[in-house]
Amino acid sequence: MDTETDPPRRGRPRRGQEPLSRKRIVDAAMALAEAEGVERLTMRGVAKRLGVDAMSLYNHVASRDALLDAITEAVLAGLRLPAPSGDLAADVRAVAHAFRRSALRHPRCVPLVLTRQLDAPAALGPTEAVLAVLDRAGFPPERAVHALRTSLAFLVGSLLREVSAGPAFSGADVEGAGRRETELTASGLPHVVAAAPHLAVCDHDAEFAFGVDALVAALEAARR
Amino acid sequence: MDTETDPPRRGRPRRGQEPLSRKRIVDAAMALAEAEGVERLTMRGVAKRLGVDAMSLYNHVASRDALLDAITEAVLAGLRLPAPSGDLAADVRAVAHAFRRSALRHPRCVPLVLTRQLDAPAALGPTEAVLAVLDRAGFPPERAVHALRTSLAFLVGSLLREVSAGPAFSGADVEGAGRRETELTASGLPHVVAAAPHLAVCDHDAEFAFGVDALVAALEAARR
DNA sequence: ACCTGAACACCGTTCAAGT
DNA sequence: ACCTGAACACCGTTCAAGT
Repeated sequence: MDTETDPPRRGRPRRGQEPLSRKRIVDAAMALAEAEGVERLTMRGVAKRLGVDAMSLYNHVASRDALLDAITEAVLAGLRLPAPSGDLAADVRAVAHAFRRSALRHPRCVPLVLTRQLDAPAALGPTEAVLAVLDRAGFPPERAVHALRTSLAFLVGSLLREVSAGPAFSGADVEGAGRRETELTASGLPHVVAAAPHLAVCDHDAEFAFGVDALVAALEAARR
Repeated sequence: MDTETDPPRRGRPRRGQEPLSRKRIVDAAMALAEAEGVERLTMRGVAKRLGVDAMSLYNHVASRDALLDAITEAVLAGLRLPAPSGDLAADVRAVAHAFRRSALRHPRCVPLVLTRQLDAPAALGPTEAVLAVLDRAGFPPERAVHALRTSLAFLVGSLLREVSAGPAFSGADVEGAGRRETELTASGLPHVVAAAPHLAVCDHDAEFAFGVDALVAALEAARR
């Protein structure tokens, strides 16, 4: 009958849409994760975003788990680290802030990156960069690996807190902070009560800066 | 009809099994998580372990998410912290090791505890303990909160690495370490190659000890 | 009051069939 | 070669019904 009653339903790209590809799938998955959270990142959901049948995805990614790995890789690939200058403090700061900056570009994907094995080949670039900094600062290889892992632990813990704390805590949510402070005060625990106003809010920038200072001090001390 | 025949009403405990309760459910859930991992912790699975229908669980916990919260609480409740002695280094070490020890009692539940909001009321005990240590060491409340968060970030990152690294890396898995080392060497990244033998293995005890030393140094430096 | 069966609206994934 | 529909074996959760 008529030739255009339905949107073109076939293996052909609809409406000049480019064909399915691993990259398009990963991009859509990241967008979905960013919009709804990783726990709601579903094969069927990704497929719908691409206007495609869920099963079609399996031509390009092996499984949901492989897709999560691909996202991890993509996030890590966005990490650009400067060449070391030779000044330990400056270099550590630069690495830490670069790490945080690229993490916060995909906040809701961060738990994925931090929770999965960070030793995947994709993470070797950052590893090399940090080891280079530590080498320049005089760390022999074995101590450098220890220092690397301690630094990573701090960064992972910091970023995990920041991204999973949600938008409350940012200082903007005055009402939430107030409610929280009365909760803390109600606990009756003396030091918690005394620190309640500070515990009730969290300025992530300042918090990270404090932590990085501490990390620098620790590495300076561990250098010898 | 309506006699005093109301007494022990139950779903008829099979074979002297005690009746369902929130505690029994949480215990079974932790055991299941420990045996199969949190991602396979399923309402139906927990119910099966208890010889009960899945829907019965909802009489005692509101949802799967509430059950995960209950597990988090139970793990945190197992944390026993010593009273502060006044010596910052000794006290920080004591807290860190107590934290790790109780985490490793339920290794596969740890990601849960670390990933969920650590500010739940259940976490106030540990918070109080750390603040007490920092107060004794001379930190005014605001700085103490910064120091607390930095310490927590390090602990969270360290424990997350340890529990999700799996049993490989422990040094026992010589074959895995060998395979891993050749992988690292193949990367061609100069510092990674130079450090490959150390990157290929991870002695969690030694690693944690190094990190705690660094943390102590950082806190000593931040004290003034 | 507590437990259950059936049912709903989802999942990831396999497979044979289409083009 | 790539995409699809139907199907399988699961999920969490609701609800009305049993005791």
